[in-house]
Amino acid sequence: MDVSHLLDELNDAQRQAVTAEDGHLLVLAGAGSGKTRVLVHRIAWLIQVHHVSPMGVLAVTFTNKAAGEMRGRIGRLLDLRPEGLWIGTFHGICHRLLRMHAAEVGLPDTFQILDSEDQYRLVRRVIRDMELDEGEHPPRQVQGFINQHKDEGRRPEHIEHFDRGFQARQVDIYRRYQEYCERSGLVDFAELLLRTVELLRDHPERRAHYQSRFGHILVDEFQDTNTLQYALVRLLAGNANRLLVVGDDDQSIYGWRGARVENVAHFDRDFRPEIIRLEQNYRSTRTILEAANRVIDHNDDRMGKNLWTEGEQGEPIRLFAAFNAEEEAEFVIARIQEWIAQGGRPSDCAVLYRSNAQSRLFEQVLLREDIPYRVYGGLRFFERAEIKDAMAYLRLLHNPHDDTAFERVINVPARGIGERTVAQIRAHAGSHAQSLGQAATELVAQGGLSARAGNAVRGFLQLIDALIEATEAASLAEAAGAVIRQTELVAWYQSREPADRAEAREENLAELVRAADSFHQPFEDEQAGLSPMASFLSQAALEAGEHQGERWQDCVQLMTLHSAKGLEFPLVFLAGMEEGLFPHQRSIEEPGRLAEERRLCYVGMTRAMQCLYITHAESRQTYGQTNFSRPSRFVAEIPDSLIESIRSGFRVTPATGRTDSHPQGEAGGLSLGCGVRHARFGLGTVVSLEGQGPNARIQVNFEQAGSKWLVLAYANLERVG
DNA sequence: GTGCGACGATTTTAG
DNA sequence: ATCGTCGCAC
Repeated sequence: MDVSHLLDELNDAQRQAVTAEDGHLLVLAGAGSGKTRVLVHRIAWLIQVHHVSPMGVLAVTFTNKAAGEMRGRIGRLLDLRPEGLWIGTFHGICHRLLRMHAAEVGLPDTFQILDSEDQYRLVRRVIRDMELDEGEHPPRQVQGFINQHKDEGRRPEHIEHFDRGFQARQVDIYRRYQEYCERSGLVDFAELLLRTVELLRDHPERRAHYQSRFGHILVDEFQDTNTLQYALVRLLAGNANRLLVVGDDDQSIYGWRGARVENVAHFDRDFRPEIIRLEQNYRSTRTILEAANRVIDHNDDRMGKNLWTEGEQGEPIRLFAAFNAEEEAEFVIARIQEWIAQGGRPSDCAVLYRSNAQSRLFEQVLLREDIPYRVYGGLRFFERAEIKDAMAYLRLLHNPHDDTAFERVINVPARGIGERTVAQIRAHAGSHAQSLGQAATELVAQGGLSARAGNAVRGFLQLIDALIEATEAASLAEAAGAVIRQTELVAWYQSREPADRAEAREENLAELVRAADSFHQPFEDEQAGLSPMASFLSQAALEAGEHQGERWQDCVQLMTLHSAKGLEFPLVFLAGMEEGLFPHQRSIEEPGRLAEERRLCYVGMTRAMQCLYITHAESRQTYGQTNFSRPSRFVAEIPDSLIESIRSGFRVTPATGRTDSHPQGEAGGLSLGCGVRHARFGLGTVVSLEGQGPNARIQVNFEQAGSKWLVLAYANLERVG
């Protein structure tokens, strides 16, 4: 067979990775160096040249999008849909394994997946049940505690605690939460991984089976793996099979959610792979690449890698110092308008920022200028309240003992069932080892509730019964439609929300019916004996639905730097490049976190193909307060020769952030972080600046006297250090 | 049991 | 500023 098409378009390093014969491989793939291409061609090579059965190949990614893209590209390359090939996210693959082996790890066949919000509500429920103080144990924080430990593979009994108070209680909550999940057959995201690790760890015959089945395992974005994910990879990797992991330590930006870059080094230590570096970049101009390289060069402990390109020098990086955040937004949108006027597409433009709150000003200007845009992030389809409400009803139809769903909708729409009544039902369920549904039925039958509450609860139970009956033989879409109609959810939103909000919810519910209608049960789910409804519910949790049916074909793209990873755009704006914002204030103190911010900057810069603008504002409103800040240190890390400064009106700003560029007279040359001396309070540090001219005030944290607000004009501060 | 106003926190986020 | 949760008044 002619397989030249698998190698023709590859460079030497890529080809080396695709055709490697023996042993494990570690591919260090720089930004834009064609790593997906390597993965895809490698799989095709294995199948077509080595005649590896697709059943023997496992490819793991982090996002459904990446998995989908890989599957599509392999299909096109092989010109067929490779049956039996396992491509999926860590969670998707674990879900599949658990469905097949539920009994062996003590899960019911009907186990349900908890998404983050479900988990949050459940944690809060447990804390309340334990009558603990939610101030001392904020549900969010406890949820983080549980997930962190699970991500490290720790069950409650593995956690050391050093007191009989707070720490012991945290572990207690985790234990109670887990007991609840076990009883109700609920599995959170981390649990999907942990259970699978335990399945493979504790069942040698299962381990042996999958080790021999998957002769080839490929892992994408390896620098983002956490402890549990690496453990899973190691368990699946027997002696006979071959691992190919692709990663870039310079693009590790998820340390804060448990990712361990060290896994790349551990992999090297544990598997002694051949190391291949992909350093030729096919995306950006020489200027952009050089600038990004110089910035990331300020980090220590890199595995070492230097991206190069055969591409053009390109245009200089444009730096714009805006007077305030509004002017920054005006500037960015004006450049986008120019781009469009010259025939460019809006979708080629991306505005990247550090935190979501920054999107607002850009949206305002885009809206005013009537330019289509799309903001990434925010709630995804299956995370929206109305969708979760409707889905909770579907869950109840599927399994009337689903307590999480029961609690969510027993009083949605409001039907006069309050916290007291629910508590009674909960108590009854607890003492009779029943589900909430059973307990409610019994209480109503026994007249165990007040007349009013009893009637209300009866009404709810009758609604569920009626829905079950009405949807017995119905399709998914019909069931969803029946739920939306009979629960009168739309009227409920209309009665308590502004018309536009309610309308949006109504549209989303209609979209849910369409989503249910076009849902095709995956073949594996059918094989595993899942009902279409069970598949649909799992999929909704696992793939929260990256913007179901939204038209974003030709829109300006607004997103955080984190969500930009993996994407590329001809025209990129890095906005809000200010100390305190980026690097974020909370990351500045710790060297490790600062290095991660720098990698984030590197990720942002390397998104740009042709044109990169960097903008910062001298003042902006944060939490309703005006703050002044200096340009990000990362700007100063770019060589001057690659930068062209843009003048704003009559003001000329320095080429880089090295020089303080505050409006001199007004802030008196003082900026955040400056050391100052006050005649009475002594030495201190400027922590905040507010207002202008004679009204300008300054907040100083004095070493002795503590934090003070001073009117700049009278404070008579002397700058020191 | 429901609904409004006060109060406090507020980086990044896929599955 | 803005959003979500809590407490108190109907």
